[in-house]
Amino acid sequence: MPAFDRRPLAILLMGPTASGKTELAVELTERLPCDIVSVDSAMVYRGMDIGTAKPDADTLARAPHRLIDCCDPAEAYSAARFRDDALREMAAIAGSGRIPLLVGGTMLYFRALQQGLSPLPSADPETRRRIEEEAKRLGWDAMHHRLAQVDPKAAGQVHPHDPQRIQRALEVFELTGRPLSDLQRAGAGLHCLPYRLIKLVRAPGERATLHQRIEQRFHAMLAAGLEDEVRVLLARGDLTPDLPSMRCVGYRQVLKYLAGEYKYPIMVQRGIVATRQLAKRQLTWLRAEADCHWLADADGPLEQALTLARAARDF
RNA sequence: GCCCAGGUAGCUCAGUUGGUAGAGCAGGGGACUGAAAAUCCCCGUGUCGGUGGUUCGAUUCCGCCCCUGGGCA
Repeated sequence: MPAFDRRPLAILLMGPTASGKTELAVELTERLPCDIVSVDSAMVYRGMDIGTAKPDADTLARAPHRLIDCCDPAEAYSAARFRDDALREMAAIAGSGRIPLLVGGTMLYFRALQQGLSPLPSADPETRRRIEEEAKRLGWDAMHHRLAQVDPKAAGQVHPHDPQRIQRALEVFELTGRPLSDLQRAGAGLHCLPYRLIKLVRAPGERATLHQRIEQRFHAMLAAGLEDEVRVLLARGDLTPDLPSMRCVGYRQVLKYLAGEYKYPIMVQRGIVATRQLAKRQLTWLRAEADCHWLADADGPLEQALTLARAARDF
């Protein structure tokens, strides 16, 4: 740790879905000179409000969130786009003498922001379609086998049953003629974030509490009109179930219900289950995340967060 | 009351020609570089409804009892 660090402060507030991050962040903006940047791969999509638990208009008026509603649901957002967008927004906030407050649950985005991404080609729909078609004919095992020919290291790291990563590795090879594993190694450790970070985690101490909150919130979303929100999206005619936006938790299940694939109570159950599983994966990331301050729910998360943030600011 | 069919993991069920049992889902743990709310990997001891009997041995066969469906009265 350097004797002093002139980099501006930024606060990261992370946590699983339904843990009360947004509420806490909004309260923080009222007590500290900070502005919110959302770190959420679903809230980026316009027209997806209820199911992503996006803050409502009143809340947004009180505490503006950057990086929500910045992508059309027909497009695919990405970790790389997030990193660029977030760095831009953070610079604007810090430039005006305020503290960037990064809030969300998309842990890959937090990692990409902190550690950077290797210089890789972005997704190429044409290449992906070609790989997809071949996989359909030959099977993913054969595709994994092919990957082992061109990039044994990547093949060793990607499970033969993981189509998404096999596809990506083959895509990078086709686009660049170089193995993904080489490009990743070359880009390792090159990035240094120009901010001092204080990392806060908001998560209920008991898993059962989180499960309870998730269940209640899903019911509340349905009562608030999630079904109609999905109908409106569907009515556009260009949104297909394979899009990243339509694969989001809740949307996917309601889509299946509207397609007649699920009866109503099944859809509700599957939606709740999918949310629980999401929260579990988020917690796996969080446990592995270094240098975090876990805010205990007993003694006032807001006060703890303020104390930690002020100490860091005056450091 | 009688006749069927069931009672096996948190749930839905398979199975054991008698040697104490296994799938899917749920749940838990983990991985994670342009789809990440995605995509994957690993983890299964439970009075086999209760109680008697037959047997070296019963969750399995037999009797009785209890419970849940369905049918007949």
